[in-house]
This record gives sequence, structure tokens and C-alpha cells, in this order.
Amino acid sequence: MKQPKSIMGILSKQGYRMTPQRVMILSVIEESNHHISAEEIYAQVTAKYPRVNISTVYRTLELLKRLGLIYEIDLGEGRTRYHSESKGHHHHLVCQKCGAVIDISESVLFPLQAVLLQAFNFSADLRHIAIFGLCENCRQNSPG
Amino acid sequence: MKQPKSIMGILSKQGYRMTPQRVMILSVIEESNHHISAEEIYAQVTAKYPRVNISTVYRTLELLKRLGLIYEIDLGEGRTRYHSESKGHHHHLVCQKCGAVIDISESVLFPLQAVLLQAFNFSADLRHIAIFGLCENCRQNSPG
DNA sequence: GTATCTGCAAATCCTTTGCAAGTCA
DNA sequence: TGACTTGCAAAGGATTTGCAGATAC
Repeated sequence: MKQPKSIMGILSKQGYRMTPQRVMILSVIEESNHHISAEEIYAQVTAKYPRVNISTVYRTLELLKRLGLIYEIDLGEGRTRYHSESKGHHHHLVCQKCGAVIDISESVLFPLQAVLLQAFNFSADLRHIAIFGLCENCRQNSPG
Repeated sequence: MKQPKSIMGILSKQGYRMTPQRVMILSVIEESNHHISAEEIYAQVTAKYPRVNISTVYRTLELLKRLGLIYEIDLGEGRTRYHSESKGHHHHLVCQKCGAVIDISESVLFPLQAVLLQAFNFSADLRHIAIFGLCENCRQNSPG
């Protein structure tokens, strides 16, 4: 398992302890290709370390989020998914009909960010956004 | 209580029945100034009609949503809020620090909608969106 | 050594469902 | 009358919490 070099420093610098659970959970998130849910993280961690508890996963996710190492995203499934900050930012077009998720570049939302800043003095956090709608296929096959 | 003229026709036309519960629930949503949650709707309806059950509220919300009479929005609180379609569309800037919700015009997202359509052939549903970030006040008072 | 973390179990919150009784058309 | 609706109670899934024992530093 790849061990992030930075995590030890980041944790100890802020008074947190480095535990095998924390290292494993972050590793699973960083090695995941997609946006991973708490339950999926739990399943992967448990495979190697059966005694880890789901509540530890949730507590660790909360911590990693606070430390800025991971981001959460709501893809409209009724559960939260997580993503490694080190992999960079992007957005998601989620098809409400077929469930397809299309990743798009962060830059697509730069103009919107600029408008919100100018017009409302609002600093929008547009790093990992889900936009719902209909994908190309479902548009063609849907009535209206 | 104001009774929506249209609901009877809309319901019966699609084979649904008009019940006092349905009329009251829609009325509460239409008379609400803000985006209202299932629990809040339940509280208001119960005040006048104590035997109504929360499950009826959820079932009715599902129906009204399907009929296009209401929209749902997720303001990041872990619960869904509802809004009358007849009041028109707008978006929300939600401050992650103080919780302020700033309503903005639907048209602010028209350019984004056009870009997504052109570049990805994706028909984005941008009628009631929540965008998270920092409001004017909190930007000034926050470190960094 | 001791404050921080974890596992376990139970609780919480929001929402959904099964079913028998009630009600609208 | 009969299909659609409701109330009730119980279940459901995701997430959180209290607490005593375990562990990092």
C-alpha cells in the first residue's frame, strides 16, 4: 500500500496522531479511480484489516476533510462520496435518467465564479460540483 | 387558506384524487416565503389537521414533484427542501460559514447552460441550484 | 503516562414501506 | 362500489454518539 508521505507531517503538526486506520483510509481514497463512498472505503479497508469499524471511517473522513486532504461531493444518491484533493479538481454532469456521470474540467465554471464574485461579492467554492440534467443519449430518446 | 384553483384539474386529469391533505400540503408550500422542509410542512399542516401523518406528507411531496407543481432543493443541510413551481425559478448562494442564503436570478446561469449544451450536448437542469461558498461578510472576516 | 483514538453498540435523523381501514369519484 | 389514499407502526439506510478499553507519542 502506497503511504502518503505528507500525512504524517500534516497530522502531527496539528496535534493529531497517525494511526494505521487513518493511513489506510487515506490510501484507499487516493488509490480510488472514482468518487468513493464511506461504505466502499469501509469494505476495502476491512478486507485488509477486519477489525476497523465504520464509525472510524466516518470520523476519519471528517478529519481528512477538515485538513483539506479530501473533498466530498453529493452526486444525488442520498450518500456522500469522497475524493482525494491531490488528484485535482473537476466537475460532474449527472444524467438524471440513466445515471451517467460525465467529468468536466474545472475551468468550465471559471466564468461563473467570476460573475458571482463581481455581482454578489460571493466567493463560490466551485471545485467539485455536480450538475444534474440529461445526457446526450437520453435527450435524443426522451419525449420532448 | 388559499386554495390553488389548478390542483383539482391537474390531479383529476391524471387519475389522482383530490384530498384535503393534498390541498393543504400544496397550500402550505405555496404560502411559504422560504424553502420549506417536509418536517416544517408537517408541523404547519398538523396545526390545523392533527391526524395527518408525516408519511402522507412525504407521499404527497413525491406526487406534487412528479406533477411539476413543486421543486426540491438541497441546501446542504442533510434534508430536502421544497418550493412552489408557481413562484418561478431562482438560484441560491449558500454561505458555508454563516449559513446565509442569497437568492439570485435564474438568468445568471443561462451562459453556463449554453456552454454545457454546446460543449457536451448536456441539457442541464439549472432551475433551482445551490452554490456554496463564502458571502461578502464572511470573506472579509475570514483568515485568508 | 496520558491525552487521543478506536471498536462496539446503540441511537439519531430523514425517509420509505406494508397493510388494513378510510375515502373520493 | 372500488380503486385510490391515508394513518399507523415499523423498517430502512446513512451517519453520529457515548463510553470503556487500546494506543500513539
